[in-house]
Amino acid sequence: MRQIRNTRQRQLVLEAVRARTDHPSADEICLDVRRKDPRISRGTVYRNLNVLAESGEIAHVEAPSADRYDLRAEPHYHLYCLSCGAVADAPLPYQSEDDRRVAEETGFEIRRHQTIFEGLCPACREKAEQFGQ
Amino acid sequence: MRQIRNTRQRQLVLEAVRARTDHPSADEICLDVRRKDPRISRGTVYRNLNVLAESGEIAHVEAPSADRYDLRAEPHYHLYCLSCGAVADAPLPYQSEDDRRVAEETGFEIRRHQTIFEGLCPACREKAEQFGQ
DNA sequence: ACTTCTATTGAGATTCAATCCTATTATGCT
DNA sequence: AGCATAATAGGATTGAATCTCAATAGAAGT
Repeated sequence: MRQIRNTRQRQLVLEAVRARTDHPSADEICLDVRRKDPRISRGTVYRNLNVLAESGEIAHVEAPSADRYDLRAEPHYHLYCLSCGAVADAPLPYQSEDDRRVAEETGFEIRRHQTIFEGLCPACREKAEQFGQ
Repeated sequence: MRQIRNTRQRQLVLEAVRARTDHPSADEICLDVRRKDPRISRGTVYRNLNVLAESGEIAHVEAPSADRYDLRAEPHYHLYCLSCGAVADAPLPYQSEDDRRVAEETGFEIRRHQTIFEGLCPACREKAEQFGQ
């Protein structure tokens, strides 16, 4: 089986994800990493985010426009603001029994499910109300 | 307020979505529509899928690699096969009380949530087992 | 039918996230 | 130190989705 090496670049990417709690996109992580070493290529950041998500050290969150990465590795749900694009954690427990039930009824082998609540964050809701909805 | 016109192209797109139960992507709908009228442009198909989803006549389903469209307009959950990319309806009721609870606890104004179960469909699960997992 | 208004279209250009390509580098093991 | 190969840099490429804008055609009124 394929060995995984511990490269300086991979460490920098992992540190960059762990330094943020706001669910950054790959490009945002790329900017952060390049502040420490401007020579790191975009492809390397994308590749390492995938490797780290695959190995369970971080979480990959699918979101509209651009996927996000999350220092919280255990499965949980997210909120997405349709206006400003912000992503936040949702205060609901992961329903793993749904995975079992769906697997049983459909014959799929379920790895997990992703849930994203779409709406307006408090700040954007306020702005929208000022302009008469 | 802006009026919505009933164009031939929009009708063709709506009919194309209603003619399928397998959650086609925008490009697949584009191919279907062009079988009836080859002069319809890709932009028109994408625009009309958005218009129809906005007005609640069809549903827009966010999925990895390409979004899908669904003749079932009421909110429900989906399955996604990580191997072949197929999308299917999930046999679970939509939990609208989750929207209320999350709104209350976060201050977000929630429009809806999307849930997608990721795994292997029965056909792909079988193929994977043949090659020793 | 004719006119007017403007939503919509067609065709191509553009955007942008994400992946791929390949010669070169550097990690982990012995 | 030497080897095998995983990983990188840099740039090219893909592909979904949106945008641009002159031209077209719904819809409502006359």
